[in-house]
Amino acid sequence: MATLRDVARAAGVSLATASRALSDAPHVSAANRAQVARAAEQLGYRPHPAARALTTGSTGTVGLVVPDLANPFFAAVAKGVQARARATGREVLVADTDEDVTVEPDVITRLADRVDGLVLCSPRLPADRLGPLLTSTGGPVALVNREAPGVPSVSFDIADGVRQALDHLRALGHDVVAYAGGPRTSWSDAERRTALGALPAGATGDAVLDLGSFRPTHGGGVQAADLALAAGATAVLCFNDLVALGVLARLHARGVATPADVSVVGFDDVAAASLVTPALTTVAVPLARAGRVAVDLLAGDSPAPGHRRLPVELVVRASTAPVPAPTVRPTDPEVAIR
Amino acid sequence: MATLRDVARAAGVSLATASRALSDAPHVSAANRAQVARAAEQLGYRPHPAARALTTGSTGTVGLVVPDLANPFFAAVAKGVQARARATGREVLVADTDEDVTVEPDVITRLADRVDGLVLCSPRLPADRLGPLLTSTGGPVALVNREAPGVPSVSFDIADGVRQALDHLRALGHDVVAYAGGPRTSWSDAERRTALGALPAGATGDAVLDLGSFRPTHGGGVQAADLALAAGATAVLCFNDLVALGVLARLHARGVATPADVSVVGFDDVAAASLVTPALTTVAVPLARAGRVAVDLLAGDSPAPGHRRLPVELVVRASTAPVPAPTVRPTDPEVAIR
DNA sequence: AAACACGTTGGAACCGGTTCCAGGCTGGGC
DNA sequence: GCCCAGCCTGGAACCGGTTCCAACGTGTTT
Repeated sequence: MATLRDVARAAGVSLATASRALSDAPHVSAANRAQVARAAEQLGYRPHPAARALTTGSTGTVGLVVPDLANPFFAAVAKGVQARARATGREVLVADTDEDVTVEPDVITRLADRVDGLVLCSPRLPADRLGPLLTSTGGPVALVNREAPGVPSVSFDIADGVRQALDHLRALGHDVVAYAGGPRTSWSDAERRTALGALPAGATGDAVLDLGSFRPTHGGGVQAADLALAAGATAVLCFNDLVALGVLARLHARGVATPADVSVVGFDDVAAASLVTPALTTVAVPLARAGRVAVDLLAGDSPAPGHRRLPVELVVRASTAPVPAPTVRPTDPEVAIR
Repeated sequence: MATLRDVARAAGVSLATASRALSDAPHVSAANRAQVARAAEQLGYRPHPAARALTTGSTGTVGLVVPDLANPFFAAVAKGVQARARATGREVLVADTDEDVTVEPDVITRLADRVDGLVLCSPRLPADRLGPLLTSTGGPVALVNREAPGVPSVSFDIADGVRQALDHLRALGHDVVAYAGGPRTSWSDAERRTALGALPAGATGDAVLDLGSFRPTHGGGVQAADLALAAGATAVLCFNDLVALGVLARLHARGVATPADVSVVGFDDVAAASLVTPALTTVAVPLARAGRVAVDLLAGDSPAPGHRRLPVELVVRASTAPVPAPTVRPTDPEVAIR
């Protein structure tokens, strides 16, 4: 492997001059600059990243921590981070915590030493443990899908998404809307809940029905569907698309038609949402864009303490329909008991 | 940030001794070893990765190149790579080529300088360009889901998977099985095709019907479904699960019942395969395991030139059923024309 | 008692770049 | 024609570790 020393020798200049020439620094004659460039090209010279990192203090990499790479939500964010980093000449070091909160501190500190900045996607750590940890990393940090005092973040206008979804359902005549929530520790679930609480009650005066907290997976949706049916809801708003897919599957299994009998709304607009039948009505969230913005936030180009809230948009597909006429609906024993 | 020099000073020993003590090298007295350990602990010393990389020549990171992080196939492999790397104290640098063959060489060379080894997942580059590129990287390389002469790889026993799928379909009475293929440039598609060709023909003497090549996506499946219907196939074997999902959706849209009228078999057993309705019968492929094995291959612990072919297993779900009785089947005009 | 072997220690070179600083050169202004 | 400013240039220090090697001290062998 050719070193800068070799290039300098081949070009007949000193190490210092060769370095300056290749880094487009001033104080190098045009002749030498060309000579060095030619030598470097011919020798196939590529600077040694570790050596450069040692002197400059910057590694040219950004770190990304996600709870689960196989979750399409995080995969989409990762893709955005990756694209933006690459476009700006940086590499990305990725770490998957496997949804285990306890390894988060370890993963973060291990990464912190080797990167110029750290993107944390939906960290599960409680706020009081996250704060100190982040200041201890030393480098810039950006949060995705979560906000915390004093640390730059990019999140989504969840309240607006909830509002759009609810407006849509109410326009279809649904007064009894159920919410299938996510984990209590989730920042974005809390965001959804406060938005639901702040909204004006439905036409009949009923507020949104809280079904409780479910694991943010297909399995969680299956559980939620049973509860929603028992509660007699005609529409279910779900924490995310995975849950919505679970609800859809469970309703189908129990012989309840979607959207004829029950409407279902998801959140995130993951790729699978548009591929399933019936295609899912869901709140589209710009995941890849969030990843890109997060990388930009690390650079700290913006003078402000960097905080971005991205807009979301309800996309109406085939899983929502007008509320069924009460008379047509067969008596549900579970509801009758209630 | 505390350096080794600080630790040495605090422990009252030389730089060399401190280094040896912390790396568990011999020639350090027990007393000094303890002293250094205490000083390091107290100062919160963490070795500088770049400095260490510069002298040792090893970076403690592995690189991973995938065509698309958001594709569940690659996401699963990435998760495996990540897990194994972390477990062995290494980090992973990930790069997404966005399915663009032309950027592959650039991505690979950029990564090669910063890693101890490179895992290439389904590289799209033709063999004659891939070979020279890999030797030029200098470091160890492992291929996933592809084989190439002289380079370690981990692939799947695709031929066996195809055989299992076909056995299953033939046992159900399907003689006219169509194959919805993947890209012509895909190594694993070629593998499937040779397996199909080598297999004995069906009971009626018909070989498998080749529908052609499709993009390995939901959209590709939609196209394939129309062709399969036109050809009068009663079963479709798909390049992968995404294609199978597309086939399923298209059949449903055209009012063809699955599996009553047409059986569908996927490949890979991506997470979505078990969540969709009807749940997909598919050839399960150990993706995460492949990622883990690939990382092990890089270490070169194994004396052999490292080549692993992992077993696959057909998982039968709800998208396959016995061939419908010809008399019951409504006349299909498109088939009639044929 | 002298020579020797061995375990321990620290000084120093080294990895491959970046950058400070002093010195040499050229050109313009007086 | 001389002086000074300013651009180029290369030597050397430095980043933070690892490791070779010479020197040291102790305990053992002859």
